[in-house]
Amino acid sequence: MGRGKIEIRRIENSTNRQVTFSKRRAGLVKKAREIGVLCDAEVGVVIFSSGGKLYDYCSPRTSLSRILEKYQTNSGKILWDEKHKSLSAEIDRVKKENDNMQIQLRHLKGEDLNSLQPRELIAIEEGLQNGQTNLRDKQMDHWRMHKKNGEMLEDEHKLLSFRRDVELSGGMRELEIGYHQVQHDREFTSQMPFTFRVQPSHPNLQEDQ
Amino acid sequence: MGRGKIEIRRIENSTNRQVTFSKRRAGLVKKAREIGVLCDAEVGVVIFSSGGKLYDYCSPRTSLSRILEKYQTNSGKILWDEKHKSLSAEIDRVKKENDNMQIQLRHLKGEDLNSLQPRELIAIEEGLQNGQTNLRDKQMDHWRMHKKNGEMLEDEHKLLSFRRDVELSGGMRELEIGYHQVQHDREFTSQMPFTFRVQPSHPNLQEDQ
DNA sequence: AACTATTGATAACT
DNA sequence: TAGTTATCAATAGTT
Repeated sequence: MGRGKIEIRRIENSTNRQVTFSKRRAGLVKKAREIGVLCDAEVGVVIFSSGGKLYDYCSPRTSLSRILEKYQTNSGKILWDEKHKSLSAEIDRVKKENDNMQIQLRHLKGEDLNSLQPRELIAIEEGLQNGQTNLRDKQMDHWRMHKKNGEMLEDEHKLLSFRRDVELSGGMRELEIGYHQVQHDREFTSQMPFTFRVQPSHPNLQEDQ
Repeated sequence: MGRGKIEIRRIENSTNRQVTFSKRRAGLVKKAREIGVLCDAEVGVVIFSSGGKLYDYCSPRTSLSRILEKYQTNSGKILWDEKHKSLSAEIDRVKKENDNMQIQLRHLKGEDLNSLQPRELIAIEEGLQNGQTNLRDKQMDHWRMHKKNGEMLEDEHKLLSFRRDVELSGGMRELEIGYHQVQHDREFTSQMPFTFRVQPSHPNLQEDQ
């Protein structure tokens, strides 16, 4: 891949060799980074130039020594003491916990759902629904407290800014049923912190019919 | 470099991720071999797949452990003796990550919200909303597949049981805007897996007025 | 696992 | 030593 094809054999010209080394080293590290990100892999690379200079790379969120330890466990060589073993076991345990939570979070964000069955999707949806219910309760608490402490009716500015905050969320749909009715009732809306909106969460639905 | 450009970010589809991993792992090792030969360098590569499987490469006429020894002397880092320290640090790091995710999960479940400000609640709500949107898209996918494979109109039983499953979730509200209009259109509803319901997620709201 | 259109890496050149 | 470009190589999507 260049102006001409080259054989894979030692480059005799030392300048060319040095230049090629720099370029290919960068390329190798880039590839290592990419496979790490794309495929959720841990990668460690150690390179010594012919001059003996060291270059290395390892995936973020780990370290070369960690990778090497793992390498040793996996390759069967155990050159460390019991304490290290137990620490390693602890790390594995916590990381596993970590992965599980990672998956849960991803699911709640609506990612990585391809492998799930409808029933599992439903369970996740229930979780989301539940969370929203709790959250909205809490938001109502906030509002009540705000109302109590801030004398909202006497301080229109506070009310408006609080309401604006909430509107930015794109949420708070529980009252959307009342949308049409409320549109013509300014007095009523002014006493509620949230506007009543109908927001299509699936705007492309027409295409599906 | 393929049929289309891709962003360098985790591949969500796990089959694709696995295939890409295999291809790119081969590519990475090839590159490592080439730079070793062309530039007379020593290269060591260690890769862990997301499933934890180990792959490695190192230049001929040496070994990973020799490279690692050289790495130690050259980098000044003493991997084996410093291991204890790094393991402890690793544990701390992972546990911290763990705690963060724990908190995130709690928040998404609507727990531990007392200390949060309205603005933070809003951010969480956005997350939930987003997750639901993605989730529903996925559920629609499932339904479409189900429809395609199962000839729903010819198998009313399947349709009904599937629809009942989904109703149990308390979700699938994206079409509620169409509620009134759909109520009088049996033909249309019968082609959709989800009933169109308006469900007050805050049934006690009356008390608050 | 094989194919191929396309993007990506880089050898030679500046 | 860094930047450019023509060319080859890797690979994403497809079969």
